[in-house]
Amino acid sequence: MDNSRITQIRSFNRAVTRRIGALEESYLSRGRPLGEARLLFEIGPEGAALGALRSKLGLDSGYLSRILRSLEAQGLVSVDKLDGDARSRYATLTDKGRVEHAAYDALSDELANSILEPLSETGRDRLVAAMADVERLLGAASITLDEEPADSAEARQCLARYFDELAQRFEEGFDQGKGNTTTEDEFIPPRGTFVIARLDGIPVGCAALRMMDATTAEIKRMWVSPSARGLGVASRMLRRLEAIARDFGAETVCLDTNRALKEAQSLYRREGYTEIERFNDNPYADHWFSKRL
Amino acid sequence: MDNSRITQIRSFNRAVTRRIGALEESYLSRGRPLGEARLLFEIGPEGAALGALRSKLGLDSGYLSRILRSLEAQGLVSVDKLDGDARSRYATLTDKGRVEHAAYDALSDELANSILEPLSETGRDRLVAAMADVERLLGAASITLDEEPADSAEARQCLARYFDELAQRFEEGFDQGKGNTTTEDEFIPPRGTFVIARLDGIPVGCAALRMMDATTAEIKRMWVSPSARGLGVASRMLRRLEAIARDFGAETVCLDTNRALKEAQSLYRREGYTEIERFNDNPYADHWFSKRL
DNA sequence: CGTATTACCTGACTAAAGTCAGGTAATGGA
DNA sequence: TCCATTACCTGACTTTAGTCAGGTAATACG
Repeated sequence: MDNSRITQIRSFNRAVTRRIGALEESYLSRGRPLGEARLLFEIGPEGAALGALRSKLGLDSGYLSRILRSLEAQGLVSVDKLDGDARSRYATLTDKGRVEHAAYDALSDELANSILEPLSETGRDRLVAAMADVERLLGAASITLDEEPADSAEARQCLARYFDELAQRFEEGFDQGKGNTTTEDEFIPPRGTFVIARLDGIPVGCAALRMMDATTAEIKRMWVSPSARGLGVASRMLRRLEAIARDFGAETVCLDTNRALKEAQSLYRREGYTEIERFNDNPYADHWFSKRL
Repeated sequence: MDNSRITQIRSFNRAVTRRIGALEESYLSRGRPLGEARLLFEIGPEGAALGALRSKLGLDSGYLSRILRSLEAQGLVSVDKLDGDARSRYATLTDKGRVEHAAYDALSDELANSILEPLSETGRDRLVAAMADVERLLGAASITLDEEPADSAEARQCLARYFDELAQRFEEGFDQGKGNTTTEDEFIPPRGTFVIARLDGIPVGCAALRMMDATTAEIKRMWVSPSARGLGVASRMLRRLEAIARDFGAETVCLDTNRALKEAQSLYRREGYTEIERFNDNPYADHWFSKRL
């Protein structure tokens, strides 16, 4: 463990908890229990499916039902059948509910403003920038990596977005039939593996590994969603795959890349890969790298 | 209001609330209500006076009493008379209580560590630095300024620390009798005023204003505690005093300062003061400034 | 010295938050 | 077609959190 950093994080938690408490208190000022206020807020002007509300707020189905009945009784919300599945229901704000929602919204704005207000112009800039950093990095910290079959629905989804991006970025375009010298079933243990990176459960990146021979692994399909770039996801996936390759008995990892993917090349160099001679006939590859494990 | 900044603050709040929620859940994992856990934690290895606990956690006296009885029943805490005032009582952890406390402490550490762990070394550095910034600036945002009598206990305390600092920093030392051309009763409305800056209720700075004649105000006793420097407290106090001076009918504000107080001089210049000729015979003054309101 | 105040305790209460075991209607799949 | 599953609802319940009105002993103050 890393003591001074942990101390800083804990002290940050305490400082921020107080602010959050202030927000909750201001929410209570409208004379409604926090649970109802939160639900009203979460339904929002667009409305929301009950299932979505339940999972987002982590509510028991019976409990949600009861709070909704109370909001309905107050004339703030109406719950109707959703066309499609007649079991599902959809909550919408009434006009009165929209007014209440706007009031809660204003309270949040006010609190945020009360934080900015006493600060100087430069203080405000620094605070907002630091908050953005914290948020970004907390997000990065909650990205998880999971090994899973390369033919799962989400894996396919990642791969589709990966190939889309190749088609956009390669000067020469990208034809999947021509470029794919490898089939997805090579990414299944023990011949290889497939890793998906997720942020709050939704996929934001993937990477694949296959054993070329007993002591050589190849990394392919390395992709990070634009929304998650700059958070170190790629290097985490790379290291994870290297560790797995080691377990598979690999002594060397190699990979190829297109000249258009500059940031990938600098990532590989940063992670200790060195450029080598062409080792395959991938028509889209311009650079070949390898690293001894 | 400042829209994009407010949006950033609100989004930060949401992101951080989730983390805090995770901490509270981990606290619940020890099978004890959050209220008891918090109290146990707050008592700490050193123990704590009941009054201090009540004010720190914002608990009703009856409620506190009940939670303490429950912790006593679990054998975690003992409450004894404090020597001195036989009405006050003091809570201490038993050996078993200390073990529990350490367990909660470990949970907090674990959560902090789980945030750091997935990040790269530079990511960790950036996160911790950004958290420190946010914490600092949130602190700055909660500094309040109050006008109050210059002879209150806390005002005297500020002034004592101010004079101490002068004695330390002036090359020629500082003798209060010689330096004080002004008495504290000149800082009472409508002849003048006295402002105290507080962070969480404790004084961290002061500044005084007195009217020299009907249209000229003088600023004196400008001091910021070392712990609160760099947060813009001085310029906030300065602006507040200028606004009050305006209300008093002042058209010009002037002040003097010693050559050793470099940061004060640059503050005055930054705030629009220009250096003028000597206007008093303060033996410790080396520079004189004024500003038209 | 008597009285007001303080520091804490007790008992009686309420509201909010959440859990659990069924129950109903719609839907999907064999 | 039948049966398991899903999406939601209802009623009965518990725990947690918190408030309020007294009450007691110690202390401060005029």
